[in-house]
Order: sequence, then C-alpha cells, then structure tokens
Amino acid sequence: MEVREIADRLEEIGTLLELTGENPFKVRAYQSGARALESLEEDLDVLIEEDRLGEVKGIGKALTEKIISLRQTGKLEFYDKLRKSIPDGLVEMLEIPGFGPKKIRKVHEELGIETMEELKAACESGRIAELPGFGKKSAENILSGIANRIAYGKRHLWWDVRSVALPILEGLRELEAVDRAEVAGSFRRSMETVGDLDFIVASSKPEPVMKWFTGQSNVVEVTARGETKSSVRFEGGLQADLRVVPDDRFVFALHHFTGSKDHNVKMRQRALARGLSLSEWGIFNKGEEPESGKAYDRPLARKGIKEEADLFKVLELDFIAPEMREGLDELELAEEGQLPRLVQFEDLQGTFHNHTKASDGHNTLEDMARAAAGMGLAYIGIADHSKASFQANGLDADRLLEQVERIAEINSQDGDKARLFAGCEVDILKDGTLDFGREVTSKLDYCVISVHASMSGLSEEEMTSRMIRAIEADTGCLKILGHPTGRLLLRREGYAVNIRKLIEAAAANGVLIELNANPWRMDMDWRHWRQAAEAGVPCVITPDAHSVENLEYLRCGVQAARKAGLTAEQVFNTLSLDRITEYLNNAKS
DNA sequence: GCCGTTTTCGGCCCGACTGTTTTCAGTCG
Repeated sequence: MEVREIADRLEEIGTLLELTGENPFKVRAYQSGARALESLEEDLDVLIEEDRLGEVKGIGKALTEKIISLRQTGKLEFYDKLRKSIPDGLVEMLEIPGFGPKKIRKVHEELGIETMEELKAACESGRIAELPGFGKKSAENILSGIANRIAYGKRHLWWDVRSVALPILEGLRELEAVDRAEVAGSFRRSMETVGDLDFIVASSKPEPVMKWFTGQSNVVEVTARGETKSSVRFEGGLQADLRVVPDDRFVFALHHFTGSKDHNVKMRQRALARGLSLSEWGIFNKGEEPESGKAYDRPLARKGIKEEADLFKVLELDFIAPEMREGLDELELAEEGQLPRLVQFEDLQGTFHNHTKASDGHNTLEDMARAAAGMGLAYIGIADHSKASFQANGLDADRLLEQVERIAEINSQDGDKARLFAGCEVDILKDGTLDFGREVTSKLDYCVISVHASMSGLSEEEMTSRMIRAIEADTGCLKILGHPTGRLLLRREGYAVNIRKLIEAAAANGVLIELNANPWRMDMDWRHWRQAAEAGVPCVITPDAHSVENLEYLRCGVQAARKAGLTAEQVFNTLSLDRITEYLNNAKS
C-alpha cells in the first residue's frame, strides 16, 4: 500500500475509534501518526528495513506494527474488524455540524439508528427530542445539518478563497472601529485547500464591525452572531468567522486561530514547561485561577507582546512563519535558529512553463512576454504542448521550430517585453520515451517533461520507471519535470508514483522539478520539497499559464514554496536573467 | 497509543458556545 493510503487508513482508524467511544488520546495518536507518516523525511521502506520506524516522533510500537502490515500486505486485521463493527452511516453522520461521536453513539445504541435516512426520520417523528440530553433544538439542528452537509463539508481551493478573503480584509481595515485585522486559519498557513475563513479583528467597538461583516452583500446566511464572534456563509458554501478582541489580546487570538492545532499543542506544552499557560486570550502564570469572569479580563503574565514575534520570543523561539506552523519540527528549528528564510514573491525574476495560442493557450508570445514584464519579471519560458497532446492542439516538430525562430525574432526587438525562452512541454509517452527526440529538443532552451495520458492502469512501479526513463532521456537541453503526480485538488488523486525515487533520479540527472502553481495542481506537493532541497534539486515555480491572467498563479506557487520551507536560493527562477541564460547554455550538449 | 531535563506510569492544550440542564457534557476550533 502507498504511504499516502496508509496515512489515510490510520486517520480512518482514528475516526472509527472515536465512534466506539475509545480514549480520545488514543484517537489523537492515530491521527498524529497519520500526519507523521505524511511528512516522513525518509523512505518508508528504508525505515522499516533498518528497524527505525519507531524512532519517528508520533509513531510507537503499535503503529509501527500496523504500518508494516499495511505496507507489506495491504491488510490489517485490526482495521477490518473495526470497520465491520461500525455501520457506514455512523461515519457519514460525523459530517453533521454539532453532531459528534458521543451523540452518534447514543442514537445508535438507544434507537438502533444506522443510516442517515433513519436519523432523519427519527428527528421528524420526535424520537430524537425525547432522548435524555437531546431536545427539540437538537433535532432541528440535526435536520438542517443533514440538509446542508454537502455545502458545509466542502473544501475550497486556496486561490478561490483568496479572492473572497482579500476584499473582506480590506473592508475590515477601512472600518473606523477596527485597529488591526488579519486572516487566520488554514488560509494564512497557505494550505492548498481551505475549509473556512477566520478573520481576527482588534477593536474596542465590536458592534459596528459585526454589523458590517454580517451585512456584506454576498452573505447568504448568518449562522451565528454573538458578542465576540459572528459566522456567515457565502454563495458556494464557503463559511467565514469573525472574532473581535481587545487590542492587547489580538496577537494571542491571531496565533491561536492560525493554528495548526498540532502547532498550538506544542506551543502550549512549551509554555507549560516554563510555568506559563497559553490560550487564545493570552499568556498567564500556570495555576493562577482567573479571579472572575472572562479570560480576557485576566492580567497577562507578560507585558509588551504586540506582535506574534514577541510571543515566540517569550517562549525562546525565533518567529515561525504561519506557513510552517504544522506541528512538524518547526519549534525545534526555531529554538536552534535554523528556520529557513522563506522565498518571497519579489524574489522571482522570471518563470517557465507557459502556453500560447499555438497550443491550448489564449494569448500570443508577445502578449505573454509583455504581461510578464508588467509583473516585473525579466524572463518567461514558453512550453506549449507537444504533438501527442492532440487534445490540446500540441505542436509538431515543424510548428515548434517555427515558434523557436519567432521567439528569437521577438527577443531581438527592443521594448516592453520580458526575455522569452523557447521550450516545449514534451509528453512522457506510455513507455517512458519522450514525444520529441533529441534532434528536436536540442534546438530548445529547455523542456518541461510531463505525463498527460495513460495515467491510470499503471502500477506505482510501472509509473515510476516510466517517469525515471524520461528523466534520464537525452534531450540536449535542460529538463524540468512537470507536475509530478498529475493530481487535481478536490477532483482527482494523483497517479501512483514513488516521489522519492523521482527526486533521486532528478538529482542524479541534473533535472529540475516544477512546482506547478495552477491552483488545482500545486504539484509537486509541499510535503516533498525538503527531500528535494536536501538532494540539491532546485524548485521551479511555474504558473502553467494558459492566458496572461494566469501568470498571477505565481503568487499561489510562492505560497506553496513557502509552505514547503524553501528559501530563495532553492528556487531556480529567483536567478537573474544572466545567470539563467548561463545555466541553460551550460545544460546544452 | 505515545512519551519522558518533574514521569516507564500517568499524564496527554485551552476556552467558548450550545443545548440541555439546575451544574454540565459534548462539540468545535
């Protein structure tokens, strides 16, 4: 079984155990074990072989055995039994907001309910309201939860959420009553998909802020409206929370709601070890009970915490960028002063992998070069599809070589355009050979090599050796491995492929790897870049733009690169035009 | 189920909100 599948399986076991009423800490152990597996820094098979899997933080004796069984046989008796003991309907019910494992268990045990339909009927007949601990309101909430669960449960692309979030943030900051405002949550951590939006505002006058927030024209429903918190839902199902706090608590709320949960747990443990207690309302001396009332009335144990950096400093840590707060090893790195200086959008000098009208893009070479210059980029690589991608109007050798000439012509003109590099997105065919041979590709400045067809039906081994063959191919020019897994977020999983082996092969053959910044792709995934960086494989952030507007995707890609912990030095297209030109020339043979 | 510069056993982050209750369990982030 693939590593990702094993992680999913552990996560599922956690969920199932929750429904059995198992110790919540055991549940969390499975969930954090899944996380540990997802962000493993070494090859799983090597760890198993060398008997070192148990040394990974979060994976102990029991999980080691289960992971080995899943990896080597794809089976786990413990899981099969557990799975069989719990009806599918109960798992599905977890999607109903406010209806958690304990309540689900109760309706199952007391009323024998096993499916969503039975639950709905029991709500409507009044049987749910009669259960001890339940009431009329509970039944109503379950019913509306069932009706809305598809919209509520949906995740959204980071890029789509950004277009909702930024105008709201701007609107909040313009309000007279607002001192400070930020977006928190997984959006601020630049996760590739976002569940809902969290806004944190510092203000001494919450009412007008809440009023503005809940009164926005694109709000379809106000789901909560309290003293410090309001929740709304927009068209399309995206939900947003607004929290208004006093200015001296802003940093704590912002940090808390930025998360991640695992990061917060580690921060609090660290605070406890220093005799302090950390929460979204502040930092307090441990054991000192709140004298009365709300937590935000309690005096803080430390004064002068104005920015998040001050908070980290109290815990003797360097500032940890939001992107890195996933509860992995960021606290250790911050303690040792080893955090990377993350790449910024302004560091980019150019980009690669863009399409024009010649294949399936919407703009001309000139349009693209001009738009790139308008964004402050010094160069832009074109990589239209090759002939095998006939569905995308891929170029044959003649058309491609014509384009190469045309690019040289445009480059010789003076003006308002970024320098064009001639490339091609060459298809990796089913057998791992490339769609164009060396006689064509050696006339290019570079090529992107990507899989576009025959994605399913191949085993992990077959796909891996197919792609490695392409990585090793002699093209006579620099190769960039394009979207290495082919995933489309929220739509389809990537194909089965051993990313670690691809990285090794790339390192051995001087091949670069793309961070495809198309919001649906974000491929290669941020979780793999540390291995690539350690192997010395540069990252190329590319928008895979099919129009001038798509060049903006680069911003999305920079966020993903930051999440991956990459520095400007590790991103190829932060190099100046001169250095890039030199690099491309050196790669020619 | 994991983990150890208080611990190999006994902990494991913290607070608000909701709906149900007369003091709290469950859920959520």
